[in-house]
Amino acid sequence: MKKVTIYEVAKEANVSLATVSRVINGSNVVKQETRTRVEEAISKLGYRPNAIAQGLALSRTTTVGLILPATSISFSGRMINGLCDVAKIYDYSVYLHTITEGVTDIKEIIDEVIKSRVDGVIIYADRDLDDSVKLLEEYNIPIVVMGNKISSDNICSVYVDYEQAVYDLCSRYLDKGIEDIAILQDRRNDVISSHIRKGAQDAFRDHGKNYEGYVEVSKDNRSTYKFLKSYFKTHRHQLFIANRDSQALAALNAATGNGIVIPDEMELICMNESKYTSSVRPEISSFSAPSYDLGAISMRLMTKMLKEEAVEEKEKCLDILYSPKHTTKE
Amino acid sequence: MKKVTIYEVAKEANVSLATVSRVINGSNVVKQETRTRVEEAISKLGYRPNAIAQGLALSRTTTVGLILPATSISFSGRMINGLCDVAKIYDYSVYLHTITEGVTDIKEIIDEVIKSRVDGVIIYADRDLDDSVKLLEEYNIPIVVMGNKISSDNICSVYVDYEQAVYDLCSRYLDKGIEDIAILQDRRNDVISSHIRKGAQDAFRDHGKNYEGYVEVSKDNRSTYKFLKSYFKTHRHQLFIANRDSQALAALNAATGNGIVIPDEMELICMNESKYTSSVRPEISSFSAPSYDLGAISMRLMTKMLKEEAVEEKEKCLDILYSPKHTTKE
DNA sequence: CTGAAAGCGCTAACAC
DNA sequence: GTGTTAGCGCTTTCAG
Repeated sequence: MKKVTIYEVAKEANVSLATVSRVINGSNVVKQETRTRVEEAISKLGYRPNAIAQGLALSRTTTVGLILPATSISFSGRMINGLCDVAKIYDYSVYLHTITEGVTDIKEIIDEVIKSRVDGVIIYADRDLDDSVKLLEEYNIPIVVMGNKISSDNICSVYVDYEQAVYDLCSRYLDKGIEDIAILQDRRNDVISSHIRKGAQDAFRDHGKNYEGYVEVSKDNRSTYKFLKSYFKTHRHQLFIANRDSQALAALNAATGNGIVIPDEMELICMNESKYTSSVRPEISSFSAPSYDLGAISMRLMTKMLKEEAVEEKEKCLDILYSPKHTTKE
Repeated sequence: MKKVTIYEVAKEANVSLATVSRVINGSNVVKQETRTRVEEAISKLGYRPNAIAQGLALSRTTTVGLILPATSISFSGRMINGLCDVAKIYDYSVYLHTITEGVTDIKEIIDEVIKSRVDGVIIYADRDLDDSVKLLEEYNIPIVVMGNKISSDNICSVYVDYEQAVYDLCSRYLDKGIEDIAILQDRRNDVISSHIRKGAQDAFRDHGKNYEGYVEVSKDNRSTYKFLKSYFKTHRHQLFIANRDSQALAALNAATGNGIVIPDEMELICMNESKYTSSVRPEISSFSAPSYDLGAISMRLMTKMLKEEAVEEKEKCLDILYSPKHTTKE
């Protein structure tokens, strides 16, 4: 099928191209009769407006750039779903850019994003992105940051308050007299990891104590499981908190493998529920964050910024829910 | 930062826009001295070519559309990584379109894809896509299908030969006299599911037998686990084959919950290894498909088609590897 | 080696 | 209501 242009449609319908343009853009000044004629010509010729030409003429592409760390894709599927579904509703397309550590430079990505003339950028912050965001901001383009709390003139953010969740959790345990609480670092997600740590620190501080239970995973450990397998040989805790499902699974296996009875001798909590946290035995007590909503709301926020509608809340916090399962007592 | 155009660069460098164009496109007819002057102007002004205008002028967007079933994203993360990494290397951008059952119509997606004037389309086939592909084909645009074997003038495909893998697997078991082999249907992936079934059927046929072990999951079952939990109350098998990791986990739990000892009373094999298949105890014997390569090779193939290079193999089959773990004997 | 000018397909004043 | 026309920012002949 040859690409048909607006001119050919105009000729076929015996009108000028302006009229065709009016029809495809839903202008209501066109006489019903001509409209019908044009619509017939369009479907007869199989005409599809060229979004590139439209983009050039309008200096608007109805396109947003989505920037994701490659490592995050495996656990952000639902988020992408939410984002795309909402994009679809508002007739936006999404450009996908992944950042692979070592392969892709964030600067290059931003370059691409600018060249592609997207109307806005949504970026998943698994680490400190202040510099990148600042770079983007210079181009005066709406930005939504997912996963961290940050805002300014052109920036909104949507995040999950892990810090508060952990604060509350630790407070509850401290109230019960349980003080040996370990938190496993998540190298894959600096931001969340440090929020979680902060929550614990604050809870301990408010109980007149100092928090010292942060477990750093040394960089040369290829697998968390291996690390924990030997860690649990020499360490015991009353409560062990992991961020991702796979880390919690690793903790469960490593602890059990070292003869630690869960939950009797050690309780285990995962900050991010997944189908896998409840596919193992014992099922892992977890917090569940609304991933789909994270994407959906981010995109919705973006559409608002693009339409210059008022955004009542520039830093949108999503609820996180705790579902005790079988790796905690009570 | 105001968007700077090629004109402003031209003025700054005291040349015509044609020369600027030549510089940014790496034409080698430009005198070194002028080139330097232009390059300085570019970096001084922070000029970034407008890909939209380029696209219009060239009728080429260096952009490909990626069409994915929403349900597949959670397990196709690595594939997306591979695809994006290769796209980056060849300077292509990728448009992401997800198909959400009930929400998005594939026809609409194709419409969008056509409007966006991508140079090519990569589509993940988790079900029969013949109609959609035919629709796309009419637009005379290169297509790469991932996950199914199909080709024609403008179509290449990259797939994993689950059929052969299961054929070999079943043959081995049949040779040992093990005939009660169940295969669990995967509603999420019709294509793979039917390939797997086909492989078993052929193996049985070649052993002079009829295959009847395909377990259909009725549509009203919200969770595979629930279904299997009651299934195993009345059914026993010597070997149980599941496609996705979560199905295998469900089978493991459901069987164990019903007192079936794995692997002694029933062996279990998963067709798609993941970190989760080896995060449970016992670790699940699995096949592993090269997901990253699936994406990478698909994109590589696309670049070849776009450059009209010869494609030696229009239907590229990827190897699948079997790693016995602890849910099988021997 | 460089510049002038036509066009890529469409939108949006501005006429009529 | 509809047509005419000037761009949107860039590439690419074609002259010089």
